Amino acid sequence: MGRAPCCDKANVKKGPWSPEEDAKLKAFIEKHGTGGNWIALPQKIGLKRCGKSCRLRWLNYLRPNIKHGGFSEEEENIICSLYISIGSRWSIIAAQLPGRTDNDIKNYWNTRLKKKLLGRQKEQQLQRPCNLQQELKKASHNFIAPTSASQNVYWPEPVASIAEPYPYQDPHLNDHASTGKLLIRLGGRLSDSDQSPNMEGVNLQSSLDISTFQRLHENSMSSFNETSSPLLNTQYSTKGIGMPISQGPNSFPVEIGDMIYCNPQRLEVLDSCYGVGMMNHSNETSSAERTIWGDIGNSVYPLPLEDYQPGMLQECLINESRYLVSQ
DNA sequence: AACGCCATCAACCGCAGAAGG
DNA sequence: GCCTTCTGCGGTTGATGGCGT
Repeated sequence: MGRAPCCDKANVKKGPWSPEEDAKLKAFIEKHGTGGNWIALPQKIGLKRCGKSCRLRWLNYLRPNIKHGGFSEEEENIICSLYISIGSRWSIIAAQLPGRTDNDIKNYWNTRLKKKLLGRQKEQQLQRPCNLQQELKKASHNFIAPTSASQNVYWPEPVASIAEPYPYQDPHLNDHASTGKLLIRLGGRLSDSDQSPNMEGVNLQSSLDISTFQRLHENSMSSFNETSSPLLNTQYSTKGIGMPISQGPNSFPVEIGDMIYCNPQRLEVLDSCYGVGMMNHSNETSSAERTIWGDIGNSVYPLPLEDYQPGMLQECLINESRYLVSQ
């Protein structure tokens, strides 16, 4: 037996809202509030709408101070940066952009930003033989596939242990300015004007400055703490691949390296963001000479990708974060 | 002018988690 | 601790308008 429907589907109106419906809903909520019960709301007002539909209409359209259309470059950067760091959690991203709704951001991402990034990735693929994702796939191809009984063989012991404090915890990652720096390096290079060919040439004067990220980070932390640290825990810590997270109010919520490594979708975005700078090698470079990042790779990724053993690459990604923060 | 294609965005749907009994 | 109800979230769909042929 399935779940009972939230309303009588036969007697509710669907589709676009009329101005009259909008006016009724708006007037009622402004006068009485939602009463803490969206399901009962349409009946009170006399609207033939599902409660969920009323809620959505209010949150996405009728609510005061809603901004529509025209995302600024800074907003784009924030969206991209947060998408890279926390994935498609639109409500959290929306919390960082006053006046924007999760629905708006989601649509904007799906219809524009994603294409913009993928377009760039294609461009970059014309300039280099393979992308980061392919490199990592290749590297991970050498890994021994885990069985359910030997999961902890696949992942290095310290990382697999969720109960343990995160072994790669680095004080550098725990202050706002450093987090800001890191995010700028990860996500602040998304504007079209920034086409730095490699990491050494990265232009840090992106449109997103440290204070923006400090604010962002503080807001993120407050929203994580207020509403959804369990969400973070379940999302990243309990999926069985060893995703310890920093829990304190001054720490970054998720270890960048872990996320990048474990989520191909984010990897793809990150790869687009980093562009050719991420893969500073050419067709002529032998695999033995190859490191992930050229100059940076020499210190962060000392080995050719093929030579990385299980867990080593993940640690390198953490080192990468440290490297970026230290710059 | 008519048609088809595509991009955009509002709205819907189903699920997971929280809250309350 | 279990069950039910409600809320919030993220993925998806469908209506609409713009543009090219």
